Amino acid sequence: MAANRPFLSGIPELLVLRLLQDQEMYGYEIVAGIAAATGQAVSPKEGVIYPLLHSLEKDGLLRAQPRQAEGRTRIYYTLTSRGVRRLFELTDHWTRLHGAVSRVLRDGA
Amino acid sequence: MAANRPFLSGIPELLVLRLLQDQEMYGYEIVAGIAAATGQAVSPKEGVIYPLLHSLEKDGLLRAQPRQAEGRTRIYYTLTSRGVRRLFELTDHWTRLHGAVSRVLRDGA
DNA sequence: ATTTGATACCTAGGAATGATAGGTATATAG
DNA sequence: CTATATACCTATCATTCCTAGGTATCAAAT
Repeated sequence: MAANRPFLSGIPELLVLRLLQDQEMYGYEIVAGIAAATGQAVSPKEGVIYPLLHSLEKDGLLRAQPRQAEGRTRIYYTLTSRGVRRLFELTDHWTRLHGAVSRVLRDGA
Repeated sequence: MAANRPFLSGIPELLVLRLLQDQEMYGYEIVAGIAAATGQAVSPKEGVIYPLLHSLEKDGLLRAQPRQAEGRTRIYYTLTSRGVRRLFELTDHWTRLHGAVSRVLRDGA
């Protein structure tokens, strides 16, 4: 159903969308970008990111543009408007989730 | 391996351990307790919690004590010392994860 | 020249987690 | 006496991610 995202595992998805909000990026760059941006706290490898990019593109959240750059064939991704909307939803979900969990950790039940 | 907990899906596990830090509880109570404590933001059902309790007990993180109370047969769970240690580890992991993700969401890469 | 390492893409297979959807039994309330 | 709440349980499935590869090109080092 893909509509159920009850506990937000989907941190790789969220971070991919967030990185692409600021600038177009290609897969290999995203892999390194997430690790760098999170100080290695989150570091999904290519085996996670590439399939994720494909599925996000299939769902119409990303647009893929193969291009030559620096003698390399790269596939640049950008957010579609649906991708932006999804980013907002996931960010919201993350905020509420993090608030609830952190409060329980601090104060108990 | 059970040692890999890269993105912390395991929020139900974390919350179960945290609730049991304050007081012994039984399964049915934990199900309701998590939903209440998180204001329904996280609400894993019995199909999640019971198998989780069994596996945590098997791993020596919880101790189970069947007992009669109010004309009911209940299985009360308490944290073992290993359970306490695990709670600290997961809490720490959660803190670092949440910090990294929130910062990226706010500031970008 | 050729081997190595970095870049850049990819997939297959499996483990772990949780969601769905049941089932059993007893006590209490209507 | 029947329905609801309590209290336990499991099987099956989908999703997500990890591991562990594989291919090809380019630059740098031997």
